[in-house]
Amino acid sequence: MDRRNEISIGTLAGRTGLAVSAIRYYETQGLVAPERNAGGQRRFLRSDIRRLSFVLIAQKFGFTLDRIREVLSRLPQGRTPTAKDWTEISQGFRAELDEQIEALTRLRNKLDGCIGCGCLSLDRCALYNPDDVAADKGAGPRYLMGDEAVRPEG
Amino acid sequence: MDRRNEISIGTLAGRTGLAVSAIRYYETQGLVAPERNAGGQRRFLRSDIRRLSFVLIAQKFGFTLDRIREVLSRLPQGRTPTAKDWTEISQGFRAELDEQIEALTRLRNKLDGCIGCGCLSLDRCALYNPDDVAADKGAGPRYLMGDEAVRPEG
DNA sequence: GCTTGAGCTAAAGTTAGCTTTAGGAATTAT
DNA sequence: ATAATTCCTAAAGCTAACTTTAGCTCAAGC
Repeated sequence: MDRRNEISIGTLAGRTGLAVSAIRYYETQGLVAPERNAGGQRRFLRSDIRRLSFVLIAQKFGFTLDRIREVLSRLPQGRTPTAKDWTEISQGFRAELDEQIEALTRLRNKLDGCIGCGCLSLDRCALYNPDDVAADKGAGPRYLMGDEAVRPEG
Repeated sequence: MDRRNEISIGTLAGRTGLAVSAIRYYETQGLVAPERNAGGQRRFLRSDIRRLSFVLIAQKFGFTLDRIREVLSRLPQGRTPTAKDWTEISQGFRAELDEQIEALTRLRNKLDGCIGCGCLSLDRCALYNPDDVAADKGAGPRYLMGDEAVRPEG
């Protein structure tokens, strides 16, 4: 039975739709910081429901857990976040989103040029000047095509 | 020394900017299918430069290697792809891209509603009716928030 | 008071997309 | 002919974001 302002990991899982294992993982990543009861079990605050919901949404938009942790760190420490706190955080969040959409759109427009000329000469139009949409996930250098690649090669 | 229409993996790597190991990996994923010379070394076609460039670009746009393999499978078998082949494939590609951008934009617009009301009541506005931007990468169910999560909990 | 369900930890497994390592073999350069 | 590159395979390692498993402990219900 969850008391006043404390809920168990199972209840939190039920409310957010997350798996219990995922919540534990989020704790290791610093996304939530539950206390423990006498028996060593985690006790979350009801406001953590909203906190984790925010995490889920941010993920839908493609943010990594690392970035989300940074964003959440802007929430006031020591007190339960208010609606206004969440509004402010969501706005900064939206700004980044806008950038992402714009970068993707710019890149798409460049691709149009390539499709138009039919040569797929991407060293000149699309990606030679990287217009980084999403930061590279894999490691290693990523540049595109040398001269010869440009010429149609029947 | 690369002959007429055959190039070594190192040359291909130099032309695409890919690591040799990445190209070998792409082969295991069915993205290129080089032949072998007498000594067992891979011999690629010059047209593979363009093929792999396409792969790199598609990745920039967020496509998985699996999807890219599907798209490439539409290229004619048995002959070297022409500029026209690449144009056609790029157009279908662009269509998917447009969808992605739109989905992301719709989702952003929904977020605006949440920011506006300040309550972050996402079960009603943003994500309760999933507007799937990018297919989930992790496994497991992902639905958002129950009733109580909606009410401000100062 | 005992059974059952929920929780706990630590470690290993999973997928994607590669890289790194280890130990050879083929090419190329001198 | 020999040294220096380049290439080969197979297997293990890496990051992100989790899940699964194993073995135990806590808490709740009857």
